[in-house]
Amino acid sequence: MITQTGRYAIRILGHLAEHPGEMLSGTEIAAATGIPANYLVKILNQLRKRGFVESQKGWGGGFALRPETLGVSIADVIELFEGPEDHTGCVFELKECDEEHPCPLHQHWEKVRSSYRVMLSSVKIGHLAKAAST
Amino acid sequence: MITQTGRYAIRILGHLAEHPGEMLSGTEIAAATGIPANYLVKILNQLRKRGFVESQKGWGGGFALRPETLGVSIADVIELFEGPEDHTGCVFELKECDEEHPCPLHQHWEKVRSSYRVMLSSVKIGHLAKAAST
DNA sequence: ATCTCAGCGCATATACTCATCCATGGAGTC
DNA sequence: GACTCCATGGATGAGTATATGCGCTGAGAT
Repeated sequence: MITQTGRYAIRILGHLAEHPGEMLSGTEIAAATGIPANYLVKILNQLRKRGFVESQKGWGGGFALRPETLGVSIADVIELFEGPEDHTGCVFELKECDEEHPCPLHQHWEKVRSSYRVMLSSVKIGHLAKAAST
Repeated sequence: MITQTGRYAIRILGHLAEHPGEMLSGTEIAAATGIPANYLVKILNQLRKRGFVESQKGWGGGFALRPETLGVSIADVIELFEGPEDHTGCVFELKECDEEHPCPLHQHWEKVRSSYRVMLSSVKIGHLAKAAST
């Protein structure tokens, strides 16, 4: 349903959101989230280049969530790792499947696709922090 | 969302459903569905072992849908290639995410998951043939 | 200045899906 | 029985996602 790297990214951002303003080292985040340390840094680097997190080198360095990222949707994060989803056309590539001549799966699939996109775009990183604070 | 092999399998069975009782060779099916011939045969062999199709060797041989398969759901086919889905637990593996303490994504995800499963289990192979006959 | 901590970048290893190739053997034709 | 058609099965290769390793660089501590 969603790639492993994407799930990692969400978990990382969720964890950072629980510690606003704090600089957390990669090692700390890895221990807290259970994500392989080496791989985690790669993901964090992408998140940094995209502007979702900021980093600090050297002694006492680490990663921290940029305040604006609290308003970023899950969809935006996923897109960074999986590219834009072009869910055009029939998933099963059945013959003559379009709006006018939908295949038996068409409307079912549209429903799934719709609720999926709603989920990804309506939930923001900021919301993830609430879960742990309660 | 779904694996390529699984999609192939659906297309193959859908094609066979359009030609009830006929023996179609692997080459024919490959040409009709656009699936790589070599790979297609592999998939058909799995479908045969599972009992969804029957095969005939030698001259004039090929594959045909077994009548009972018309009542088989998409979910059953997918499961053959991707194994049973154990969608237990939080997709993002966020902390403390269960029925009592759902994470912010939990209910959204449940909705998606639900409509997805409804789609897979409610649509049968027999339904796929209708699409092409119209 | 030197040392150490920790992010940064590149190369590499592993696993899995997808796809292809080739040898085998059964089934019908001649 | 010889030949052709075509499914069967094993081995192999390409591509991608995932994961690891190592050297480099920047920043503070001493």
